[in-house]
Amino acid sequence: MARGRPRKFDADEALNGAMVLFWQKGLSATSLDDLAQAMNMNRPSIYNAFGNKDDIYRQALARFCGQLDQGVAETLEAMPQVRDGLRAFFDRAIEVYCGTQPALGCLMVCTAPSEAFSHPEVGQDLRDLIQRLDQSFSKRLQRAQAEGELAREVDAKLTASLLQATLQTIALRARTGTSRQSLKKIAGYAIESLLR
Amino acid sequence: MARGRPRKFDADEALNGAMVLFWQKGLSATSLDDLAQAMNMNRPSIYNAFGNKDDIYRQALARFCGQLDQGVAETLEAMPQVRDGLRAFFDRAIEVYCGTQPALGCLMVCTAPSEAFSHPEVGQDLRDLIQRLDQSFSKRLQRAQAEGELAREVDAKLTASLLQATLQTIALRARTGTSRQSLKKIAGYAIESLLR
DNA sequence: TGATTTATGTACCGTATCGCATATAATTAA
DNA sequence: TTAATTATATGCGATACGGTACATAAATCA
Repeated sequence: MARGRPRKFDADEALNGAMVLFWQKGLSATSLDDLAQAMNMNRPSIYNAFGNKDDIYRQALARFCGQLDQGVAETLEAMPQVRDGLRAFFDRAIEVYCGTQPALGCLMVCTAPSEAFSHPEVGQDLRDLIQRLDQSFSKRLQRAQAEGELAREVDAKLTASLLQATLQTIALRARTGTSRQSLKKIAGYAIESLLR
Repeated sequence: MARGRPRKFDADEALNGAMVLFWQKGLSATSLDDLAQAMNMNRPSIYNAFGNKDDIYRQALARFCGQLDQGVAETLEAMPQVRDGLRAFFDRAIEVYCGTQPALGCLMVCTAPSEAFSHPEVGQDLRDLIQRLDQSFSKRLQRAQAEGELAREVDAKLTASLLQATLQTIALRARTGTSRQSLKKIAGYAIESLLR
């Protein structure tokens, strides 16, 4: 098996290169030449393996979201106490959002909205991610209520939306150069005041 | 006075047309031909009156921010009770963010971040707006505390950041088609739980 | 070994892009 | 009426763009 000439590139590595480039410049401002360089492939090979530019962008989005889901599972859902889980989740997000020079924030929050008008599928991807994150937060808050860790008066769904709002403002602020320390303060105060 | 051939276009109207177009498609995805049509001008006249594409975009941003500042002054700062002022402010923002079909959200939040990497001046514009809005919220909260309308335990600066987070999530969600009603619930719950 | 399959790399096509050069039109000052 | 000024309008020129055709290379199967 594995007929034909073997691939020169590593698909996972190439997609990661594309993701980083889109993370910096967004979809429209990124050219196929840029991509070819970042993915270490020629344009025809890219087209053959990943489809056109829009396709690659959405695969990069999916990759990014996958890492985010992993973060949710390993912090928010894994830790026994809600507040600890939330703090760990935000800490990890801040580390990703501020991990490059300059800081890039969140690929989804910072680049997808501007494409949503011209590329409805991207808008749908964004909508799906927001809903999924709302769900993750909400489920975790409900569990905390069931375990007696969180007051029943807290509206789980709306609080979930505001926790996501906190994540989004952290993404946007990170992209404008706000320090990790300031961002952690915001996250900490959100947990403190929203989970009362 | 007023020598030379008179202008055919209305500068304010033209800039407004440019703003709407950028609001839809962002900076990179908008061409000068698109702009010429939306502004009802030919490219050389645009160039003569407003400069290059980046210049026009930043002027459109400034125009949008001006309207936002006006909203702050007429709601948040004008109304005697903080909570009423905040509610009115969010209501007005929601009306703007959802006022078109499809809804476009906020020009700054939804299109500027993706350009910030390649256009540092745009990143600076975004940073400035965020800081100014933090300030506006914070000042208003402090005034409410001085007037005995808001508990002293509330951290004005951090609460201001979370109110802005609420505004930003409303902008993003509006752009993905979330209803006015849902957005108003989020705004209402933010006021209720953050101003406790 | 020869046929088949899959990927690579060069080179190209048609189009869209930004910015400007040049000519023309419309107004005021002298 | 003439010169000066300012804007418009046509159109060009060089480049960049996305996407693909075509020939070549490298592997497996028979």
